[in-house]
Amino acid sequence: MKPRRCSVSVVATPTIDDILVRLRSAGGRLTEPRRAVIEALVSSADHPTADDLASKVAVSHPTVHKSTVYRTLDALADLSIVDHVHLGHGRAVYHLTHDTDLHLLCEKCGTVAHVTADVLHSSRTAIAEATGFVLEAGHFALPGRCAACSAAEA
Amino acid sequence: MKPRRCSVSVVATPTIDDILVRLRSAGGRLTEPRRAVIEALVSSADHPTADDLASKVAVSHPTVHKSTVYRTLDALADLSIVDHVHLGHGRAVYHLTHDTDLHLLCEKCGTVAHVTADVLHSSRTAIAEATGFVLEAGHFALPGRCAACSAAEA
DNA sequence: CTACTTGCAAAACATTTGCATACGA
DNA sequence: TCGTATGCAAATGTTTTGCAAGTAG
Repeated sequence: MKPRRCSVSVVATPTIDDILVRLRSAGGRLTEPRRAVIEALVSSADHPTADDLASKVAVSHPTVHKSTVYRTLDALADLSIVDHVHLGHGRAVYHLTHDTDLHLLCEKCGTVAHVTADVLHSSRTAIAEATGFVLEAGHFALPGRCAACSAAEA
Repeated sequence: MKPRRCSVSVVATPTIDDILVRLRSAGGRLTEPRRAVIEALVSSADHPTADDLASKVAVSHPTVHKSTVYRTLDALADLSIVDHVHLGHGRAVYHLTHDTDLHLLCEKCGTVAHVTADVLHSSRTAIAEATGFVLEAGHFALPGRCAACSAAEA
């Protein structure tokens, strides 16, 4: 089951240089591999897996190793520049933190749809009242059936 | 709001034999390894990983292989007797399907709290209206901060 | 110069699978 | 007997890590 793109919200995307500056001011170094990873991430319409990013980077920078992609993503995650979302079964996709969408993963066809985070607002409140737990659903995909698969089953 | 510990809902737990009967009526065989896995699952207060179950089973049945645990869990999942929940980073925990709780995973301390699934009701409706997507959040843990960690941060 | 980064290979980790054997119904 | 189940080892797929060598600042 391969995650496919459904809809993408285009929000003000930080430029590659914006991100590099933030990296730099946190004591990191600006390297070509990192630039390439960030470029791949920023230019992705959909939400790529680490492997997707590695492939994308490999086009222009064939020597960049997959572990470097992981380490770069880690570094960016430490700076809260990127987040990752688990789609289950070990796969995670990465996206820029400014993306406030929730991810809806169809367990049947693998499509990933998006909704704005506020659809969970009332549930967040209910959960907080019941348990004090503060929901941060952005890091995970919410599973279910997309409209098409749901209709196909009924 | 006073933080309180979430209770695990104690619902009528199917007996090991109940489950074995369901397995058999589906054409499966009743074997010692399977009985041991089911026993380990039923007797778990918390939600064990496959590895936890394998260890538990190993106490009384040292020859039972981990792959048998996985295959048994698979067989039980096919019959909708068990479900698994991804806690991120590759680990999944298993529980009996009758457990309708949602799992709330604290990303800070790793605690798993529970709430009944209906706290998501209004969000399910909102998501369904917006996208047609039918949310089935039982298979995933919802991440966030537990009451204690949330309070510690504020 | 020095600390941060990289490529590479290998390890770690959770889960799955091929296959010959064992066993329940 | 016949078709499931099992143990084992080996494969899978993703992510992490130990190191020596490279490089940004």
